[in-house]
Amino acid sequence: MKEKGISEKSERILDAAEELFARHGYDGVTMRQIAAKAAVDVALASYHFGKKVDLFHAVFNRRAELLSASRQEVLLASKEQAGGGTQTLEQIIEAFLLPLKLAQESRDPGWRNYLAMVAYVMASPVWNEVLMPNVYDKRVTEFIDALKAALPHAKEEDIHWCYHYMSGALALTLAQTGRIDRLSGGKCKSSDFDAAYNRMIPFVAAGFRKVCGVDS
Amino acid sequence: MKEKGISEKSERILDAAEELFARHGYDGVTMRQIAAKAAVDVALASYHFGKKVDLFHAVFNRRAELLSASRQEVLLASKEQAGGGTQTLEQIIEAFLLPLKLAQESRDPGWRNYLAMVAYVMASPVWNEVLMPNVYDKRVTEFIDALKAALPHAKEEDIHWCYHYMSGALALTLAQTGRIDRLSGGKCKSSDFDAAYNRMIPFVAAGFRKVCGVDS
DNA sequence: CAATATATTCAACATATGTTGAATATACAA
DNA sequence: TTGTATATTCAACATATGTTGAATATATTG
Repeated sequence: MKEKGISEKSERILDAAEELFARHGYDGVTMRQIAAKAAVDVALASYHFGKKVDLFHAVFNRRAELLSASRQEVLLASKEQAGGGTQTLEQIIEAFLLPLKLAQESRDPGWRNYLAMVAYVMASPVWNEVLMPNVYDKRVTEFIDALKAALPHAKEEDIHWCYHYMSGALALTLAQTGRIDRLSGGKCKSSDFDAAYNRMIPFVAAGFRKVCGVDS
Repeated sequence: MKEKGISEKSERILDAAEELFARHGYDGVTMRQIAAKAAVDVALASYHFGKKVDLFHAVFNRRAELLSASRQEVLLASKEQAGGGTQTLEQIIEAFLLPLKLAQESRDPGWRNYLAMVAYVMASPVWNEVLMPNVYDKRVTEFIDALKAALPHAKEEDIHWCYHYMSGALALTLAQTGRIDRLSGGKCKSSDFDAAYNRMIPFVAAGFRKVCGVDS
């Protein structure tokens, strides 16, 4: 179904769906729960977004372009800052992660929900291949190309596996499961994004260097 | 409801549920789908395992003790091998991961499904706190204690965050989403566990050293 | 064998679900 | 204001879902 024009209620529906999908996944949420959270009739969601699966896509895509644009921007700025020379691994990784951190720290809590939903999609064998290729995989390809430039002697498989590890660490961070709070006895908090990202960059960079060679 | 005695069909139900839960999550699977895959009447699943949520627990717990025992065994053997001295980071991490690798490489494909289901639970804000504490968190605590011994000057938060990254990398590996196959253009395969684990150990060890200090 | 417990199927229930068409309200253009 | 498109609600539908009780088969035991 074609998407109708926006309105205040249609955005409330997206927000509510975003929050619920992020926590319970696609099948764990009903149209009525979404409507209830948005304080809106059930039929309105169908009117605006069509089928449930289309609503899921709409929620996922709403912020995708915005985020992707921000990432490309930061990645380019990072390249320019390096002048003609190659960037360090840390610079590349930071450029990849920074927009996510900024989004998560945004005043709009919708961004946190959205990124938790992205984490759900990343970890799902079903949704992964449906939703990731459209917009996010392009940015990942650029990121991997930058890594190849910084690690010229690395084997491609090594780079891909290391990206896979980073992707997993990132997904679990975005998911905000609260497990680290429990395991650490409260010393660490899932919501402490500064802590998460400040350590993730050196952690991942060191891993890349070890596995892919120390060429940078 | 109390769990009834085992039978061939009751195990077929667990196997079918395992496979479906791993791929579609708890809410993405119906009792009828499970029964159909097990070639069994719907009512039989309820007869053996009670409510749907109890079946989910039964599937999760069936292999949990077995796996946990194997992990403790390997961890102890690794400690003994080190004599009185402290183990290297690589040894500790390998001991933590080896049983998972062996399970995934098992001839029984149920183990792969089970571990994908564990990955689903790990990444879920809802199931995570319900199912992980019972058996897995204890082993994680032991693992973290071994890390503390190997990194005596490390801050506890650093260790917990690094474990969190490793946990994410592991979860995405267990999930077998097929994303790395796509991104690498077929150069890497989600099903190639040797490749995944052989690189994960040095990757994670290097990350730990970088973030937690080089004391080992 | 008979008797009894266990396992399995059959049929049905109450409820929940996604979706739709008609009815009503609201915004907007003439 | 009137007329028209858009937005929103109401009511209902067909279907899917988890669960249960009765009926039947299979195994176990005396």
